Amino acid sequence: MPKSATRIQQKNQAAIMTAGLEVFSQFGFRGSTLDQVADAAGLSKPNLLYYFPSKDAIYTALLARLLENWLEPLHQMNDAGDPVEEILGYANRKLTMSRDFPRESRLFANEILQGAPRIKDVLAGELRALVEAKATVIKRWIAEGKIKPVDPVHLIFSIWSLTQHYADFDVQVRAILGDTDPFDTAETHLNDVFRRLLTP
Amino acid sequence: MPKSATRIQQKNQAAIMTAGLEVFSQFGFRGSTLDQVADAAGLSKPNLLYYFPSKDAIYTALLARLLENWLEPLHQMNDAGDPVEEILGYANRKLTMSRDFPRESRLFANEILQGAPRIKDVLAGELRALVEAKATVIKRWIAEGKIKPVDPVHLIFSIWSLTQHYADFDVQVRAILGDTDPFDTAETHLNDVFRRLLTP
Amino acid sequence: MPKSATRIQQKNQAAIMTAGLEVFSQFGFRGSTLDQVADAAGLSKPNLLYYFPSKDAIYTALLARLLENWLEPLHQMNDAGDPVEEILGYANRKLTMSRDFPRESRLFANEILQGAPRIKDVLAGELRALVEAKATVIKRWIAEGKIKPVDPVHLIFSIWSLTQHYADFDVQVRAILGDTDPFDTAETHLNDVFRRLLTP
Amino acid sequence: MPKSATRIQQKNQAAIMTAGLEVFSQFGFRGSTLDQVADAAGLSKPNLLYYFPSKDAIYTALLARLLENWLEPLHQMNDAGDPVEEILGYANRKLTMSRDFPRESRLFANEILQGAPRIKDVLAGELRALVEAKATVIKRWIAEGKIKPVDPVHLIFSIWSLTQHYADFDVQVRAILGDTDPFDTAETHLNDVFRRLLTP
DNA sequence: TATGAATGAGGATTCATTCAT
DNA sequence: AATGAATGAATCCTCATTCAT
Repeated sequence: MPKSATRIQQKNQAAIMTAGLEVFSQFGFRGSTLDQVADAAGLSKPNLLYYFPSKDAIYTALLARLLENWLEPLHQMNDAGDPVEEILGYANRKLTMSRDFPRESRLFANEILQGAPRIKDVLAGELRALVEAKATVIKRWIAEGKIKPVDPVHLIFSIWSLTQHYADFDVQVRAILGDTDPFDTAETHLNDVFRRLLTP
Repeated sequence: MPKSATRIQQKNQAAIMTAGLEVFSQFGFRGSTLDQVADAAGLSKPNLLYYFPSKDAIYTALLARLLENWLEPLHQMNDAGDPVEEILGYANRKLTMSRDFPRESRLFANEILQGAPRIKDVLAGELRALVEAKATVIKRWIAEGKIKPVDPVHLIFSIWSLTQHYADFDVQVRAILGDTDPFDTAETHLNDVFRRLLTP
Repeated sequence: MPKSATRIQQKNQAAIMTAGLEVFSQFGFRGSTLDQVADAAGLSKPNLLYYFPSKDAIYTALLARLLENWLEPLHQMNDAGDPVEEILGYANRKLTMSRDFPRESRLFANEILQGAPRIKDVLAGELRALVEAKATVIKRWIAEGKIKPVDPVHLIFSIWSLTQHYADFDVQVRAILGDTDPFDTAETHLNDVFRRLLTP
Repeated sequence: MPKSATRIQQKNQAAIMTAGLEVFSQFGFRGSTLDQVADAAGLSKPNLLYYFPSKDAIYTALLARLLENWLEPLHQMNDAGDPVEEILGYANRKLTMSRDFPRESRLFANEILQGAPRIKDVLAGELRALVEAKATVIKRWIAEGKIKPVDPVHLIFSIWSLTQHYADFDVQVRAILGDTDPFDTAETHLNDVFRRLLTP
């Protein structure tokens, strides 16, 4: 019954990915146990390892899936669009991701904090190339007087840090804000920041 | 000869703190082992535990020491100074800390990422109170027209995220920047960001 | 096939209980190691902990099982029976237990010697109540002239000490008696003791 | 200053013996730690080992001192005295020892429970010889009609178990008796037991 | 005589992974 | 596809003992 088997397979693999994300994003790779993941996935530990050959494989799969989507918002920044709006749009997409996918953000943060042992290549390769390409665009925008002078690479770092902060430091943000939802007010604030920084 | 005894004690305790900072800041509490800390401290594992009763005690001591200094730069923001310069000064102090004490920053980031199990109280207590106090000052500055309108709490979040990013995401930053030293250019960039955001 | 699984489980749990009894009754809780128990059970140490969550759990399970049976012989003393025979019967049942379950007796003795940290409640609760109930019966027997006057609680202590001695001090008893089986002659002796003490 | 040194030595050795008795009698040899003994003695652990070469040495010294006094009450049973009074006297001396030296009794009980690894020789040698000698005396008393027939060795066992019980099972005895002092009533009871057993 | 410092040999427990079914 | 059983390799921690002073 390959069809039904495949369906179960997909369901369980998805459950494992979700569980792994939940666990790994909080405790990091070494701080997480397969028991935690198995519990969260509602599977037995040996059954977990029927779908993924090892703890590492689950973690790596999560990282791979993450990277697929992680760069997408930056890719979408359109060379031909209105510069200020394009940059603001990127920042807003990143903020939305922090709101909707905070665990992915924390998984990424964890990996970077530990020295990015598994994704250094991606950072120095694909990511660096993408950033440099977009930096070139931004420089052109500056030269054309469409936005105020700004270090384009640090601008991108700023977008990352300002938006991801609301996912990665969520506990701290909420401890300080109390019941207020952080994202409601964050969006306005970040738009202020970038508009004043960039609008000529 | 208690003095010599104390000297050894101080030396070893300091070595353990340094080693613990190195290890815990990278791997987090659960991801670190006493073996790693002992190796880094140049001590045997039992000897380590002669100075600190447990792995947890080392980690907790590190967190405690960290928190002592962590809030200091914000405390230093002077109500009576020039608003823009005071806020910029705070941001610059934080950036300097990221440059000089990146491991402390990563230790803190690790703790927060894991849900801040040991310092939630400090966050919701001391830190929140301090932030609210400084937010009041900032609001007054805004009311007096000394700085442009801005959400004061999110302004503080922005200072944190923009500066700590250079410590916490150091690997990523360097992967993208290559040989350029991040902090040389970061300072100018951050001054641009905050000046444009705040200067009336 | 849950039945086969259960069979292995039961077999191993039983083996662990037997092994734990053997080891704990001789060395006490703190003096015993999981290695000893695992060896005696023919299991690896981690496999041991697959069936019981901790060393303490094994010990506690043994104590619990012991207490279930420990009071039974006293319960069986029948208010309506012949007083002398009832008391003698109780003593004989206790002596038989010392012969057939000496390790249980020593486990109990060990626990009491260490201050009964885990079963103080049972002693001061269930056991005390049972002793007091039976003491009331014995007092009635005395009042009715069925047995000679005797302190009923100390009588019960005497039955315990005289019989358990042959299990708890077995090594000493055998060192003195040489090849003679202690229990052969003990029974007669104890019957003499109690008959002369009680027969009006 | 040898004299003062000796004084300190004696004081500390005595303190260690007292502390060791306290600790070993409760937890047994393997269940006790040198830290516990050192704490109880008010000495540092290395200083402890200045006076006794090892943990074992302390325990062995305690056992040796114990054995010196342990057999004394039986030795005192006088062949030429009145049989019933002599045997009762012995029982009373043993009961007094249980009251005044319960820790010694428990130390002995612990050692026996563990199979008497260090004093098997004494049991099978000195003790056995003494018991046999006294058994011969008792047999003579029986033959002379001075006391009722009774198994002499088991009689001695009975004296041991009935009296030591109040030291070794102290916790249980007090749990059942509540506030009543066990020894007040025990003496009368034991006299009843032995008088009725022996008086012709 | 005394103690701070250090350590090797355990000892309880965890955990990723394998095996058998 | 699933799971109960089993294990070797850690991992935190304890403890008797030694060393240096």
